[in-house]
Amino acid sequence: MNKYNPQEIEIKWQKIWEESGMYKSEENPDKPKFYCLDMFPYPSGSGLHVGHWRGYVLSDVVARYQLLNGKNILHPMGWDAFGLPAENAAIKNQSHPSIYTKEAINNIRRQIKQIGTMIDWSREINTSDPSYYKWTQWIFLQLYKNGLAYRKKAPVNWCPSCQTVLANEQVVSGECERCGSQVINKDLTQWFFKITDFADDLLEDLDGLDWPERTKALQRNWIGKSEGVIFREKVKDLNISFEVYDSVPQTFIAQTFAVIAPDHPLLKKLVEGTEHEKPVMDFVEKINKKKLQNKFDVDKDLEGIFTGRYVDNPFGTGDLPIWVASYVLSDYGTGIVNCSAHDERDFNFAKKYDIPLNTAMLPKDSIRAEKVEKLEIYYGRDPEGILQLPEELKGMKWIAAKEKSIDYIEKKELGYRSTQYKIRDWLISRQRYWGAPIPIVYCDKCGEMPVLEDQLPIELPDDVEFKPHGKSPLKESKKFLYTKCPSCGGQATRETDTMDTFVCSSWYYLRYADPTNANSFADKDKVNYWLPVDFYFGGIEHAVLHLLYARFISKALTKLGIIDYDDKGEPFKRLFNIGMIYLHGAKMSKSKGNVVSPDELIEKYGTDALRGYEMFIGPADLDSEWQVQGISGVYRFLEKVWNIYNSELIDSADVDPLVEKTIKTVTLEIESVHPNTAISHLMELFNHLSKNNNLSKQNAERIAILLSPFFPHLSEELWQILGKDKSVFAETWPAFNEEILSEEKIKLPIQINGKVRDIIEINSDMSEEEILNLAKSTEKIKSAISESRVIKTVYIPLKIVNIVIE
RNA sequence: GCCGGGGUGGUGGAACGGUAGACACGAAGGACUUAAAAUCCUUUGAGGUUAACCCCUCAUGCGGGUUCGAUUCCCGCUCCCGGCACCA
Repeated sequence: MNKYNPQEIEIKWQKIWEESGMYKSEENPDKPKFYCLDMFPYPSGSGLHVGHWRGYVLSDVVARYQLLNGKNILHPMGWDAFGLPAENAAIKNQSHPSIYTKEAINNIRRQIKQIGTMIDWSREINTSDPSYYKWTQWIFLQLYKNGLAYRKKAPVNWCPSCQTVLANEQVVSGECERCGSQVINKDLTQWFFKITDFADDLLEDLDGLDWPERTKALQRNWIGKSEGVIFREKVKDLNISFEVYDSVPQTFIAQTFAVIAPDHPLLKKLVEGTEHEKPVMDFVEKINKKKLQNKFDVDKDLEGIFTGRYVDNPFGTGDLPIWVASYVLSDYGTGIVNCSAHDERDFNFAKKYDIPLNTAMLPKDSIRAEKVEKLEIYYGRDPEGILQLPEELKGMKWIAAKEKSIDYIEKKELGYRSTQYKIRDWLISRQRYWGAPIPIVYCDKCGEMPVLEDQLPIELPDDVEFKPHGKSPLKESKKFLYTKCPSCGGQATRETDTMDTFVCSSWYYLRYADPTNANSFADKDKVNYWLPVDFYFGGIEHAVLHLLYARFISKALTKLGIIDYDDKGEPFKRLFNIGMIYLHGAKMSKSKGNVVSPDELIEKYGTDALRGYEMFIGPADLDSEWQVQGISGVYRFLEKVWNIYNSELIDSADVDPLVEKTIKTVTLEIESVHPNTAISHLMELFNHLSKNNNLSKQNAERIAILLSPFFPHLSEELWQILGKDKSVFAETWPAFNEEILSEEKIKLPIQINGKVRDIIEINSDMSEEEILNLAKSTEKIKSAISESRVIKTVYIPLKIVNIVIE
C-alpha cells in the first residue's frame, strides 16, 4: 500500500491550484458573496511563527467551507508595509526600508503560500506602494476638505526612542506600543483626524455587530461616554464665567468647592495681579513639569493650592472657593470641577487642605450614616444611597435619581444636560520617513493648501537620511521639500510629516475589492458587491487601534458619500479574535526566543497535519499552550484516514448513523467556529471506521468533502483516489440524513437520586411507559430500589431517567 | 478601583441544566522485532472494596442557593490573565 506522503501531495496540489486559477475571485451578481478577511500582516523580517498561522488556517477553513456551500468567495492577502519596525530594522542592517520590506514580504508570502490557503494572490496589495498610498493620500484630502482632518497645537505623546509623536491608542500604560520606551508629553502642532465627531456612532453601532463581547467592551470603554450636566457659573468679583461638567449631578447640592486644572487657560486670569499669583503659578509650573515628564502619580501627588477666588453662590448655598488641584484634567469636560464629599478624590483633597464639606446622600445603615454625616468616612456611588437634599429629591435612591436630578437642574436653570467622551481626536502625524507623506503644502501667501488630486501620489524621496533625529527626515530632501503653491504658483514647502501607518490599514479592505484601479481607490460597484466584510479574523490587540480607526474611516467615507455599501458604514459584520499561542507560558516572540517555526514542522509532518493541529490545539478564541508532541496525534489521524481510503471500500448501501451524526456536528461546529471539537469528532469517526472496517464508497465521498476545509491537500488526493477528475472544492457540502439519526438506538442513562446507576438501550419510538418499565426492570436498578420507597420518577424524553428514592 | 476573560486528570482540552474527563498528548504494560523506531492492543482522576468481575465514595478554585439532577443558572468570596485607570 502507498504510504501517506504529505509533502509530495501538498506540493502537487498547491501547484494545480495555482495553475488552474480556481481561487480567483470575480464579481458575480447571481451568487451570494462571502468576503473572508484576515488582518493583513506587518512584513517583519523574522517571518511567521505557528501563532501567526492559526488565524490564517482558521479563515481558510471558513472560506473553503463557504465555498463548498455555494458562496462566491473573496479571500485576499496583502501587506501592512509602512511603519517604524521596517525603518528601525533597515537602520540596524544599513539597508533601506523598501529593500528590507520587500525581502520580508517575499519570505512571508512564501510561508503563507505553504499553508495552502485559497487566497486570491492576484489581489495582493502593499501599502507602501505608490499606487496604494496615492489613495491613502486621496482619502486624507477628502477628510481635509470636509473638516475631518485638521492641524492644531496640542500636548501630545512623544516617544524619545522612536523620535516621533504617537496617538493615544498607541501609548500603553505610559509606554510606546512599539518599543516600550516611556512616553513624554510635548506641546506640538500636529495633524489630527476628527474621530470624536463619530464618537456616538462608533459607540451606538457596536450593538449591531456580531463581534466578541470583550472587543466591543474594549471599544466602549475607550470611547468612554458619560452623561451629566454642565453648570454655568460666575467668578465672584471678576467678569469671568465658566462652565463645569458633572457626571454625578445627584449630589450637586453638597458641592462646597471647585477645582481647576493646573494647565487650564483661565487660571492665569483668576490670579493675575493678586497676592496668589506667584504661589499659584509656581505650583502650576511644578505640577506641569511632572506631568510633561510623565512622572505624575495621581494618588501620591494629590496636591493643590487656593486661588483666592470664589464661584459666586451657584446653588444658593454659598460661594465655593476655587482651588488648583493636581488631579484635574484640562482636556476632559471643561477642566473645572465642582466638588463634594461624595467623590473619593474630592473628599481626600478636602481633608488634606481642611476645606469644608457637605453631604447630600446617606447610607441606609444608620451607624454608617452617622459617620458619613460627621464626615468621618468617605461615602459615594452606593446604588442604595438615599438622597437627603434638595427637598424635591429627598428619599430617592442615588442610582435612580440621576435623570430626576438633571431635570431638576435644568428646571432651576442652573445648568444643562451634556454628554462627554474620553476618546480624543486621532493624531496621525509622524516625524518619520517610512510612511505616506501628508499631501499638504505651505505657502507664505496662501497658507496651508491641500495638494491637487491630480498630483497624487506625493512620492517618498530617496535622498534622505531616514535615521530619526527628532525632525521629519523629509525636511532634508530639497527636491521633496520645495514645491509650487497649488493656488498661486509661488514658492511653497511641503508638509514633511508622514501619516501613521494605521491610516494605511484603515481602508485596505476596500482596496481588495478593486486592487489595481488607477482612477479611483476602488470602483463603487465592486465595493458594493464585496463589502462589508462577512468574516474578519485577527488578534484582540487591535481592539482599540486598527478596528476603531477602520470603523471611523469607513463611517467618514460613508458620510461623505464616497462609499455607500452600508448605511452605517460598518466595514466588518462579524469579527473573530484568534487566541494567541504560548510556549512555556509566554506569548511567542523572537526576542523571548520561544518561537516555533512552521517551516520545520511542515518538513516533518506536512502542512495538513500542522493545519489540523493549529485547529485542534484548543478553542480558537482562547490562548493556547503549544505542545511540542501535539502535532503527532493529528499526523497519526491523517495516516489513518489515508490508509482507510487506500484500502478496499465496501460497496454497500448500508447506512452508518455515526457518519450522519458527524456531518451534522462538524457542520455546526464550523458555523460556530469550534474547529477543535470538529477535528475531534472527525477523529472519533475514523476510529470507528477503522475498527469496524465499514466505510462505504458513498460515505467515502461525503467524508472526503467533510475533511476538505481542514485538510485541503489530503482531501483533493482522496478525491482523486475515489476516481474523480475535478477538484473536491467544486463539490457541494454534504447533507446529513436526519431519519437515520432518529432511527438509531439511544443509550439512556438511569439515575437514582441524580447518580447514574445503569444505562439501557431504547428506540426513539418507545412510549414513556415502556421506557420506565424497562428502566425499573434491570438488575442493577431493581436491587438499588428494592429496599426503598420511590418518591418520584423524572423522565426527560430520550435524555435521562431519574428515580428519586427515600 | 472599574470593565472583560478564565480556574476541570500528569498535559492540551470535552460536556443544549442530564453518563464529568470526549478527542489528543504523555506515561505504564503487552504484541511484533535479534534490537530499536514505527505500528497495533490494553490500562491510565483520586480513594475504597474484591481472589476477580462488580460495586461504592469523593472530585470541575472556595462557600452557599435554586433543581429530581449544577462544570453549566443565581448570590457571596478567592486566585490568574488582559484592558482601562486623576475621565469629576
